[in-house]
Amino acid sequence: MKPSVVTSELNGHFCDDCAVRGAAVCSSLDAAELREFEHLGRRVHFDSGETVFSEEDITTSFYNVLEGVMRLYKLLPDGRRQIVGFALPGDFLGMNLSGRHNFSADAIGVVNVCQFPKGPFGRFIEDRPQLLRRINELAIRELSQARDHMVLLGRRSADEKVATFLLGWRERLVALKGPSDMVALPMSRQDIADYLGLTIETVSRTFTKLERLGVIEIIHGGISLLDPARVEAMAAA
Amino acid sequence: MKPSVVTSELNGHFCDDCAVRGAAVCSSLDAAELREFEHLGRRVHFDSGETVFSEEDITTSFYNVLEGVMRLYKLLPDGRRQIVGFALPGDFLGMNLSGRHNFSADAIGVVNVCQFPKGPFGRFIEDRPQLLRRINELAIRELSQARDHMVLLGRRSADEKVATFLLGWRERLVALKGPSDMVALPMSRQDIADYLGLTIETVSRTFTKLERLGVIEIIHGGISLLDPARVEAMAAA
DNA sequence: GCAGCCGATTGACTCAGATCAAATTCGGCT
DNA sequence: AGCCGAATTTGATCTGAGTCAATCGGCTGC
Repeated sequence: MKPSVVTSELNGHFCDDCAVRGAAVCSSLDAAELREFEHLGRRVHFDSGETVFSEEDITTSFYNVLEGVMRLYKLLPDGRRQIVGFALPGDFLGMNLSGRHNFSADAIGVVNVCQFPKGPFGRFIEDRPQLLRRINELAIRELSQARDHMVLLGRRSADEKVATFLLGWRERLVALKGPSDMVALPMSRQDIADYLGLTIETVSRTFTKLERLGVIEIIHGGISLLDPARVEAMAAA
Repeated sequence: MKPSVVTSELNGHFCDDCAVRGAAVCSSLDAAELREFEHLGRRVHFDSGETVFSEEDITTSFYNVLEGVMRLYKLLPDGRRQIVGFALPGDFLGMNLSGRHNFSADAIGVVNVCQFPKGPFGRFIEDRPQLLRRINELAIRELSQARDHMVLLGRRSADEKVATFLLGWRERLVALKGPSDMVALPMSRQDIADYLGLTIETVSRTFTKLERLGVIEIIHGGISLLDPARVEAMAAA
């Protein structure tokens, strides 16, 4: 929760050894551009639970997630929370029209980001349409995911929501770390509940139910997918 | 539902008299560009209920809504439907990464669109970053709206959903046609239900309840907002 | 080792909204 | 005007998920 931000001293330079260089916005830049680009940003570290930015904050930077997981959420005045997504390495955050963030983001576990001040980044984009195109692609991809999530929130049962979440989350981890039936769940049950539009109790009960059915095993810090096909069947209509 | 498309004979030309020229993607083009641009697209008319494009269809065109209202929706295999948005004049449809539409769109009442074949449109964008920037803006705006809608779907009660919908819809009509407390609702109760993640019965009951409370009046083809402040109070937490 | 905490699980009960089932209203069309 | 079909409203009942309330279990710090 505290805004204490530790800035790495081996700063900006060395996109070379950046884990997400190929995947993130940077993938649209050639070697020379990358060299210039790396001077714009700097690596910033966040500890578990720290807030990277808050809804309604004036946008001062864009962020490229390098490492770790973040929850992105919106709060209603009375405290109800909806998590609108989880950010993983390669995700790009901070785009908006209003000049203010339209959701909050905080670190789930340790997080490293590449932070770009809005002004210089905006100027860098100006004459690099391929970077703009890349950002546009990311926005369109997110839009598509957002629409899928609307279907889940509006029209799916609790069982379907949980099953869909497990498969979707696994998919993202697979893309990042390679195939595995072990699905790490760094976020809390409350986070999952707020992502799926459920309560923590319902999420917990559904996990237990899936385990009793023998389709998953609940392990520390995640689950093991014992019967992916059955989970897929539950996720579908 | 039928794909019969009537093409206006006074074709492509005359963006001049286009109602949405200032608002839509076109707003990023100067007079000369607009002249070139208008040859790319053509006006296409759809009757009430006709499908403009379907989810999973290969994207062949982009669309700029000129007139009328469209429902944008996704279906689950068993027929459950989630409306992910309503398109109004000035809205731009068809952006995607997969080469396929990721939702279906059909006309609610008569609709006119400006249709651009994907290929020529893509080529036209190539060397016009300001058009790309405009499209990016539209995508980011939609993304923000999508996130707001996730909060509504995941965390709001039926009363709050309906109240929020009425205010949001009014806002869009105001932006389009100027202020009024008459809120035209061209979509059916079923459409509203599928947009809000409710059933038609719940929507109907909530309308009736609002009317009995004296905050709206249900009139033919819409409602009259008698007490906007009270509705806003219901919409907030 | 164990006391205290915090997140997760489990159980009992409730309730908002869904479901099922009629009316009723509102067109359009002879 | 009068009839038909679709959309909407209303009513009665049901139920999936929420709420409230204990535990449980694993870690932390003493």
